[in-house]
Amino acid sequence: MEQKEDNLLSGVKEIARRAKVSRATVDRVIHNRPGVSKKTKDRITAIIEELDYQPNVLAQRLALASRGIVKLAVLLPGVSEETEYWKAPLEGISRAEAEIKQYGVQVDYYFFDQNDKAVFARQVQLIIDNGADGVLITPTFEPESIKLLAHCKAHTIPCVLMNSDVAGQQRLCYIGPELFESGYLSAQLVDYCLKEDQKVLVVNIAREIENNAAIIRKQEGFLAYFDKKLSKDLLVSFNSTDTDYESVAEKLNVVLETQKQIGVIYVTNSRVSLVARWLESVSRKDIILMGYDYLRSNIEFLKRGVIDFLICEKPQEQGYRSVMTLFQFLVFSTQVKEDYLMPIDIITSANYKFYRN
Amino acid sequence: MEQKEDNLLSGVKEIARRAKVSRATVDRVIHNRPGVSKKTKDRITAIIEELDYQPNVLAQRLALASRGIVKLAVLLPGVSEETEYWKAPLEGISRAEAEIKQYGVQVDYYFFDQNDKAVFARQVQLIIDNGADGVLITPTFEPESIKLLAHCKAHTIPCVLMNSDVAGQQRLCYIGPELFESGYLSAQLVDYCLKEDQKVLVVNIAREIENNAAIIRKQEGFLAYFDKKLSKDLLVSFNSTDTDYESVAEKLNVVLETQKQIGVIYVTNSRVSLVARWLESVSRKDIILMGYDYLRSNIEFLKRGVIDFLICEKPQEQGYRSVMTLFQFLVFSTQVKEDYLMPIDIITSANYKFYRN
DNA sequence: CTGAAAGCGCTTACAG
DNA sequence: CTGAAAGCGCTTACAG
Repeated sequence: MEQKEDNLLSGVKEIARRAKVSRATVDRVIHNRPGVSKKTKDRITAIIEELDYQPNVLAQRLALASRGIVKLAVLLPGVSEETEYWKAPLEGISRAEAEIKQYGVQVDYYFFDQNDKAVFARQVQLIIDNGADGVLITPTFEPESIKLLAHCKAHTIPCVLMNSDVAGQQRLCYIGPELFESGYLSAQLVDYCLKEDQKVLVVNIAREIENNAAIIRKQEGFLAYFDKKLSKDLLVSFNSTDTDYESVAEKLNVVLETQKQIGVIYVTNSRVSLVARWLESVSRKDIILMGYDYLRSNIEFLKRGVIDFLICEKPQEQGYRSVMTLFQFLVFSTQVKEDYLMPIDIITSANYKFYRN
Repeated sequence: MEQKEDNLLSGVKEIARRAKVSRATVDRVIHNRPGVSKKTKDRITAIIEELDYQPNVLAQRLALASRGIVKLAVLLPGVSEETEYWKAPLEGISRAEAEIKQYGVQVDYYFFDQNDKAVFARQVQLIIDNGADGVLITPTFEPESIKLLAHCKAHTIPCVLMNSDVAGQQRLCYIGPELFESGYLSAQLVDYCLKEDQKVLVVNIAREIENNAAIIRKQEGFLAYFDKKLSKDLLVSFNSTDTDYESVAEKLNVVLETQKQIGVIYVTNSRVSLVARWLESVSRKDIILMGYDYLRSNIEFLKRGVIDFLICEKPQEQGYRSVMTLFQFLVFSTQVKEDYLMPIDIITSANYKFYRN
């Protein structure tokens, strides 16, 4: 290793030396803070430009470490047997938390039950009461989410929406998938796999389907493709508001009995493993099965060839990125330009090994 | 924001206070450096454990900034009209460089021409002559690469292989795709798309096909799938060592004239746009086309529905991650556990908009 | 074997 | 409007 010398050429110190002012004054100009005469300011600005000064982020953060605690409130579904999906975003959030807690960021978790609107409402109130410098939410229930967004707006608290969006509301940004396109992509894959004279079965499995913005949006995208490129006549569908295996199996029995040409089944969420279990039990290896999310149970069926395609939108990264965005915004006043739309990944038995949430 | 106080509880300072020693001594223990009596060391170790001390990475790096320059040598194909692919890894490398140059890392670039072994050999010699603290290479030509690897081993210089691997050589790690699996996945996609009585055309377009480890490996994976799940009788293939459009078009004309049942064409590298151009010119919209890499020209054909699938392995991330791995290893002595195999991504006209290299 | 002191590059009260 | 000084948490010559 050679000795380095060139860093003497940049830095606040060098700027101060050239401008014949103190480092504090340079700092004021860099951060556009008041209290500097125009003349001095112009002189310093010129030097900054000339040197193409880039702040040392490390040093910035380190210096900031002495400041107060930043409180982030995170509202998302709790992880349970039935909702394993939410483990991934939580992991991403925890990873971000671990990275930034030494810079004085504290993350407060508020969990809710996707089947229980009351808990959601209560947690929203708790966030408002406890206070927070930044908020991250999964807006499962829209009216209550809007209440929180309004509160944030009134108190200029930045709020990141994750996983699904709420139309027409002011927020710092949305981080998650473009659900319509995700449904559209699924339909495209179906199209590639569909043989002549075959039909497609669309299955929705969720307790509150009409209130589930994600399912509705994905389905819209899916239908849009068929409308445009094929025909809606090829579609058969059913809903199951019961999410247990027996209920789903029973409905599948009926539908597959009457519809003999079903070649592909598309499940609009991560519950696809229920359908897989049924397909396996009745040994229908000829049917192609598609659904959502890199969950352990889904991957097992993928490996065995029962599930053919899983669509996945990097849930862990969603969590990580959401927290980091709030952090950057609050601590470094980093401009947030726009929403961050996740890639829509296609997983099969041949590439799941290399996938990273 | 609240005032923070809890950070007083951890940190080198606090450990030193409790152990009644200086911070320097604590530092010695933390980094397992010699020159501390067993008694003192044990006392300090116990306190470190008790406090579950986690070093502040920011402060570490900042303190290290005063040390010498770390020189990284990067050997990879130059970017040209014909090899646009290499822009992406280069971008990743530059991004990493920008992030870490303020910590005293200097990146020296050595470009070569994939069609010219002599240049490669010359650049290898140059790296050896100029010296480097860490090396990152794309081992396009194997014997010359092995020479460099041997030199690195002899001088204990860490070397990262990127994009393709060299078997049986000692190196810090390999960062890139599992090419066999990538070919296997392609075959699986083909299988989903193939209609009855259709055949598959495999096309290799490259100047030195027999020397191109990447193409060979992908093809092996592709064939393995057909061997296992379908039949090699379904395969037709040809090579073109000329990489201009006319040569490729001519061969395609001949093959497609004689083989009437071709339903899918699989191109083993990013040259797929040449085939796309031909397909478009002869208006063969019925044929499904698959190939590699998120290049501008490929994406154009993808949008228009001429190319159906592109396989992509995050080339930009490969570059970024390779440099960062060397950086972490050299500057923080971070253990490198194993190779990093990239995800194998599937891109279609429905999800390309959200893809990030 | 151990410690006092200076330094990494930036920020922030505080004093004037 | 401006500056001197202390501090963020860690590392490193240097002296003993």
